[in-house]
Amino acid sequence: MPPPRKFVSAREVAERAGVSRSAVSRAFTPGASVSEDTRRRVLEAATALGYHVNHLARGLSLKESGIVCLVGSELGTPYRASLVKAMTQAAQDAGKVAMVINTDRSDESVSAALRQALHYRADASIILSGMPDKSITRLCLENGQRIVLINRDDDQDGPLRINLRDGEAARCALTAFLRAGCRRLAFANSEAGTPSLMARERGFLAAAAAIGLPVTVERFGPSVYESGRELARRLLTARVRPDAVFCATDLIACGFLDAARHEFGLAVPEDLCVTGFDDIEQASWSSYSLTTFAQPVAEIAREAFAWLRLAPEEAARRPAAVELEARMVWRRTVRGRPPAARAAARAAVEA
Amino acid sequence: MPPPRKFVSAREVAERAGVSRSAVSRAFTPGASVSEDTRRRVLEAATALGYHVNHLARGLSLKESGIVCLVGSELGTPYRASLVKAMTQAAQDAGKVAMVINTDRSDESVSAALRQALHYRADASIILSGMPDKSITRLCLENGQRIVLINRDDDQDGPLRINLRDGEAARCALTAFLRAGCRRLAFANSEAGTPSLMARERGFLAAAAAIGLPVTVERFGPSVYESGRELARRLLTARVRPDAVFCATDLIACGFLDAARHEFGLAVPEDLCVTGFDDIEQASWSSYSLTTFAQPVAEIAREAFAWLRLAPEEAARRPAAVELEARMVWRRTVRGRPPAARAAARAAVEA
DNA sequence: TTGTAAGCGTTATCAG
DNA sequence: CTGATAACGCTTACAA
Repeated sequence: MPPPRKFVSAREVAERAGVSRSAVSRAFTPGASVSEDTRRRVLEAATALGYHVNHLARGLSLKESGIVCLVGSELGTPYRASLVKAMTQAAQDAGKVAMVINTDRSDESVSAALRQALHYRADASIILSGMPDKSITRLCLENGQRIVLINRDDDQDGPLRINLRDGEAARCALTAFLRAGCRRLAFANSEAGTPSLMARERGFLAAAAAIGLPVTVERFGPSVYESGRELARRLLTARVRPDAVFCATDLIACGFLDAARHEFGLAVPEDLCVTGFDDIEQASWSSYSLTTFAQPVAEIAREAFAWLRLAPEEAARRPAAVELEARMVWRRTVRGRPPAARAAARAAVEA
Repeated sequence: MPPPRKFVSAREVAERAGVSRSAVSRAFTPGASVSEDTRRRVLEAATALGYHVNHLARGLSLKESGIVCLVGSELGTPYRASLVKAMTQAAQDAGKVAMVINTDRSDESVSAALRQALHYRADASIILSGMPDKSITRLCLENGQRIVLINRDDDQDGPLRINLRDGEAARCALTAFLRAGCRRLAFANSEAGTPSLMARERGFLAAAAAIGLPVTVERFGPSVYESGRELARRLLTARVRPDAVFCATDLIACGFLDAARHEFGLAVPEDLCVTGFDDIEQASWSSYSLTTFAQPVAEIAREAFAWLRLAPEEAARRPAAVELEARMVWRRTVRGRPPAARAAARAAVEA
């Protein structure tokens, strides 16, 4: 059953190069002291034999496996896929390699994934969705495994928490709606109830409440396109039809937009203003031209790996949470202009 | 620099459980002979201590690491992302774990990825894009690493090759166009020149040639949405405007559709019939309702892992290539009805 | 700079 | 069923 495999090992390389095993090891270790001559001889023998350092064995001696675990659900979804791509790329750039583990919505499956990370002695785990059990998190931490939580809004410390300022984005959306003359506000959310989704909802409600405006909130299904359509059906047949809706994600917004236009014959942004969140690629497609808030995916990946690169004590000394801005991307589903464009227009008039 | 990590090892578990190290090992080995009593004692001690079998070490003794490498480029793209998702899931279902490696378009980067797979003693590598160097492929094979090539259309054997019947799909598209009354055919392709893209193009041209119809082919840029828009601009301003275009991928088709409608004011399918390829999720969104051909992603993953599950000699005995059908998905960018619907309609009339 | 030897955590073999 | 012991392939003091 176990397939017969015969990898060439350092010993064979050593023999062929006429040196000792350690010399071979050193030849492949960046800062080691080897004479240029032996290094060359070793490298020659190695390529001739097709030798590749066994990272499994190396991870055994060293205390680093070079593996970073990416765990999350709905990895086929545009936003998640872009995150996976950015993370795997960042891992490679950091000289590591990413192991990706799919989870379903259950927190149990997240714990199972973390257990897998432990099995492979991953140097770190990056969690894109769900919440691991406290106990398994502690176990990882105790074993020297670093943990990064993306948009998880957790309060335990030890892990690095990277979050977006969802509330600020919500306020921003509200301002844009107001300036567009909208007053009948709605928030279209899924029933997933993840921290960031809820933060957006709360932020929007709070901002509206601050100026005494009510918000109709509707929640339905998972965070997918179809839910957006259904949410549109519910919201747009209500007795008082909203004239501005903040969709919790772009996927929802796309579905909402399609239903609003094709099923209700509404013109956006004339009859209705809409914003999304994430800035997935499709948001920029001309059928949508969705005004939305960008997940700073590259920046998230950069922050995560910058922290991972730090020595453990150093990392422990740093604040364990970083907050990033979700920049508003103005396109064409909200009437009016972005502040910058307004400033430019004003300048033009004055000139 | 190397972070101080102290994982609990089998020895500590053994001590606590009052058994030998080998007993611990056996307790975690499915078919091993251990008394129910010791197994329970071991398991208890293990959970109490937070012990997790070290798969790095296990991979060292066994000749299997349990790692499957997924290598490909543009992993954030809808089709690729769905493939990654399906593959990582299939890996987990098969009791393995997926390591994903990003490549750019260069074949050199694919070889580098394969080298990485070698480093980690991956049991198999699944290649989603690009072509590895023959020599590195041979090296992997010699080292007992199985290789699966997805839509790569290669002729070397050793790897399992999973391909779609692109030509058949192309013929299918042509038939649909013809039945819709279209005669001015075009093929919109990217400049990527990947095997499957070219196979679709060749297939379409061949089918058209067989009945004496010319096809305008235009190629531009990478296989992305924007390229589709540009291809539309080129094709739709031509002296004789096509009335049917086969886009090499759905992404291209979406761009093409958007430009055709929003920039040229064309009605689809009335003025123009369009088909895509892949059946990405967006193809089903109502702004597109794209008639297309589905990549049988789940089936591809299933085939890949079914083959990987086979013992090496068994796998060697099997045909090393499997061809899958890209089923046509009828939506609304081609006039007319699918064969099944026509048959049903005929039956209704007769009744 | 180089080689020798010990150790990393498993599993497989072989006695008992 | 159980326990010692020898690999597995690497890194890294330690000594030369």
